[in-house]
Amino acid sequence: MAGIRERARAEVVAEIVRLARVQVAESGAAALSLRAIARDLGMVSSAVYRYFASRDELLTRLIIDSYDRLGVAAQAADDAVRRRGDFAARWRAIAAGIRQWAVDNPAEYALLFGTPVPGYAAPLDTIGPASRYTGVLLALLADVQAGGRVPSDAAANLPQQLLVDVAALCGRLDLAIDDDLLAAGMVAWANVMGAISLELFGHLHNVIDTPCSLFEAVVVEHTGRLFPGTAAPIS
Amino acid sequence: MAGIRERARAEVVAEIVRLARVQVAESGAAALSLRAIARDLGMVSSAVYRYFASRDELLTRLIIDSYDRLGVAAQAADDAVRRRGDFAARWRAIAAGIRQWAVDNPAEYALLFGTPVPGYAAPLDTIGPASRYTGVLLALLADVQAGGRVPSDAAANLPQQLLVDVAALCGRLDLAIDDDLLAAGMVAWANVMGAISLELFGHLHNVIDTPCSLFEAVVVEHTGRLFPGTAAPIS
DNA sequence: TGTACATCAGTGAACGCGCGTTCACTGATGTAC
DNA sequence: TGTACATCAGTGAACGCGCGTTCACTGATGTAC
Repeated sequence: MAGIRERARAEVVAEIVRLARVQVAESGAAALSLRAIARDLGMVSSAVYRYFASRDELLTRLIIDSYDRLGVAAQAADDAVRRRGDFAARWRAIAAGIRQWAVDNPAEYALLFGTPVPGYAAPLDTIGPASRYTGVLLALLADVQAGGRVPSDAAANLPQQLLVDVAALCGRLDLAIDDDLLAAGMVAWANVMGAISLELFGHLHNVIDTPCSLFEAVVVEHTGRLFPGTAAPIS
Repeated sequence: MAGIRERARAEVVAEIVRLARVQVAESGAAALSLRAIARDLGMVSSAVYRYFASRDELLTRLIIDSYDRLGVAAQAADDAVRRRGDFAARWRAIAAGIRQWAVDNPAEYALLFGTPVPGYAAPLDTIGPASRYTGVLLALLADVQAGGRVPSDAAANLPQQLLVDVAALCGRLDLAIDDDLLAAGMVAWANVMGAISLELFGHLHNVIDTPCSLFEAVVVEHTGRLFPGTAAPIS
């Protein structure tokens, strides 16, 4: 029965994280306050230190959790596509899944992809979780590769240096993906994240009435490049 | 001689803004503090209120200034291209100019394009300056249009809704630019800003060794689309 | 099964800090006659 | 040209706030014999 105290502890930790996430959602990560959490929790402020050694440690936990949730959302979006061989559909689904998560959790998105929180340096623990959602995209590219893709002219116009960098990355992560495909995927990924950031950070206000249409344009644009032959316009 | 007091005043205002910008560069916008500025200025904290009614007013001023400086940088990059008819070159120059400004002034870039500062709502005064740098891009598109462009298939794959939104924007701003060209330009703009944000906010660390190569890939990608026939790969 | 001890969650007070903003004030600088 | 008055920059003290973090403590909960 060693578990009873442990379980209580886990519950409190979970509650702290939950309240912290609410606070981030309402006031932004910079305003995250251990004292406020203690108040919400009905505890005295120092009690929180039984569970987190510092504000930064809690912040790290939030970041890791958010990366995880984003990763789960991306994975779920991919998994929901029945025809696994329809790479274009999977690409669209993953991209849309990432955007939907961002729209549903704007403050968490900002925590991950917005201005770094002043005075906070992300520890190494965040690297693993951070690569979870990109892993979903890499898995897709690996499937494309394994499906015996026809080398296209995708890389024709890419800067030499990018191909060099991509080759290095390929080696580091031990990926079985052609350089040109990975490079094209990288550009696609960057563009997708960029469109989401513009939308969420308010830079499409008074510019585009339905921000998701810009997002779709970006996604479609890359569908043809990444999966030649399978591209089809979205309604 | 009504000017002597006014000039002194203008100088102090300029000094406050300068110190504020330094502070933003060093600690981020969220940490902007009137008291700290007063200290740097060798004044008592309340004295700053002779010049700015509140912290938010100073923040607004900083944002407006930064947008202005970005606009100037973009304009200068465009102006530096001798052959005005080489639209592709101008596009590359403007994009590179925006990125260079961002790289040189990361905190200011974050101020404009990062997470909105918590508790701060951008007043209407920022809308005008905000459109300055985009105006440079719009002017380029207008030149393309005036140059008698050949309607291309640029819009072939664009979502219907985006063309609708773009048409609305065209009407609002009274632009003489074809919908499909403007839409393609918008996507290009979004992608460029996205690539810059990813780079500056650290999401290319451990991914791409030379972030500017990804940026170049994005720029080149759109060169062909926006200016068919003139596209040429960058070294 | 019962007792002695160790663990640990939560308390309450305190330290030291910085912040935005207000307000009555002192002098110096300008302006009007 | 000289004087009376208005303007306004900067002072100093204060208000009220919230924050992260430490520390000695009290009890309740678990563990070992």
